[in-house]
Amino acid sequence: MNSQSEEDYLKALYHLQMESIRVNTNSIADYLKMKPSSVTDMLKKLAEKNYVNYQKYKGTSLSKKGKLVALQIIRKHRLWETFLVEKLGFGWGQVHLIAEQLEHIKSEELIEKLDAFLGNPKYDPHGDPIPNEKGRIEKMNQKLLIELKQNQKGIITGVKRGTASLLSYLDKENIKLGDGVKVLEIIEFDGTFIVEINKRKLTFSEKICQNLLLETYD
Amino acid sequence: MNSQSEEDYLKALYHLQMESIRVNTNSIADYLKMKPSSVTDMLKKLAEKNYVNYQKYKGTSLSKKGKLVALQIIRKHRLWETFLVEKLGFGWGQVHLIAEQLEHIKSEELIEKLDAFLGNPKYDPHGDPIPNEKGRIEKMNQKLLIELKQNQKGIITGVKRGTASLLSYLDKENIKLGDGVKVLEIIEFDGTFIVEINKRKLTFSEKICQNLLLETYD
DNA sequence: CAGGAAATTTAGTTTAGTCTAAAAGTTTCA
DNA sequence: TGAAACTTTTAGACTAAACTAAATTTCCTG
Repeated sequence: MNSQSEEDYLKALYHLQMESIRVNTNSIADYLKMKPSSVTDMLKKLAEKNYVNYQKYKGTSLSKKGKLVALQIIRKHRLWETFLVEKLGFGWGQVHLIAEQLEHIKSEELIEKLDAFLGNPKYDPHGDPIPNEKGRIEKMNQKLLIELKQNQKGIITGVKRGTASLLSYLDKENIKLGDGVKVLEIIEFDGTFIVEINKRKLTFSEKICQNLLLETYD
Repeated sequence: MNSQSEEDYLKALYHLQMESIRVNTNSIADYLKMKPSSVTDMLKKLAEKNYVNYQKYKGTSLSKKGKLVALQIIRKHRLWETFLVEKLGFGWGQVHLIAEQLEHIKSEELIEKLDAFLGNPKYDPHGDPIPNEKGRIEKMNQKLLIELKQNQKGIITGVKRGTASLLSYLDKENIKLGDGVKVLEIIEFDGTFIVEINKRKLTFSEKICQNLLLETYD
């Protein structure tokens, strides 16, 4: 069993590895708001447990085993965020800190039951994909509404970062994650989209379309 | 903000205080599976923070402030247990260990939203009452056994007028006033109650249930 | 390519929460 | 009432995970 702290490091490593294969000690320290010397200590410990490939002064990368653990934490984080938004009605900005705590709860069974309860979602409310139990992330087929053409369809999976007000607008319009969208018409003049959602015809400004994330089928 | 460990001690104190006002160091150690010396250390710390009234060699009691914290943790524990059983479909035997972790998640708002999501339940799946945000447990009142539902609990306070023979039956069965009763099962067909009293499983006819008075929590 | 700047590691310290062993206080009962 | 038994506290040590300060390595630039 891994400590909360170990889990935080593995998750940080995973996120930072998106940027570059080998991750600097200092960037981990920045990310986790810790001192580089503390990071060095923990990296040695994680290397000991074969979670990372650590080489003095040369940076660190996740091992296969470490990556799996990281993905399982990310899975938990995203499932909990989905729960908080979809079931408890939290708004966006609020969920991260809470999910950061919930992701460390230890119980395989809990997370599988939660997943089922949420209807096995593929994306969290930020539109980030939710890894499966084996740590696999389904290839994303994610697009912005503005990228769609007339008659194309998609399922709302989220909104781009920093657009909390769009979320509350959608909420007010009674539009939820998972709702289907079909592009009926695109007004060339101002980029407005006429779409159908839940059998209702709606008009979305260009700005909305630039921030609304969909999963598409093509 | 209190540590997980501090919260565990306060909760233990609360439960042990049901038995006797001043709680022994050793009984806390037993309850938490720690050594008495560790308990002494923590009690001093909690006394420093005014959560407990600790007197060397004389036992410990919760202060008003400590009791409130304990009740808020118990509230969280019981709400999460309710969630696990009602929403995720766990059996009640399985939920305790998970709720023990979830009860330490820090977020007022989370717990209020969870409470609302569950429909503001008054009892958890074990029939234990859920304290409100202010730590109040609703005042107990009297009911007939027949008014109870499965898993609810009560304390025997008497029998209805004119049923002396019921009293002597109880006496013969070695059941006394003040004994706790828990409804295990209600047989729909004939209204028979299967109950647990003093760790014994007993069957009560509908007529007995119509005449046995209990003190309950709601 | 030398030397300073930046990054990283090492060494030693701190804190919270636990432990063991021993000392001190309390209770019990012959 | 006093000695044994039990309870509790004290003293000192350990571990995980952080820190600071100093030493070391690597990088970059003139």
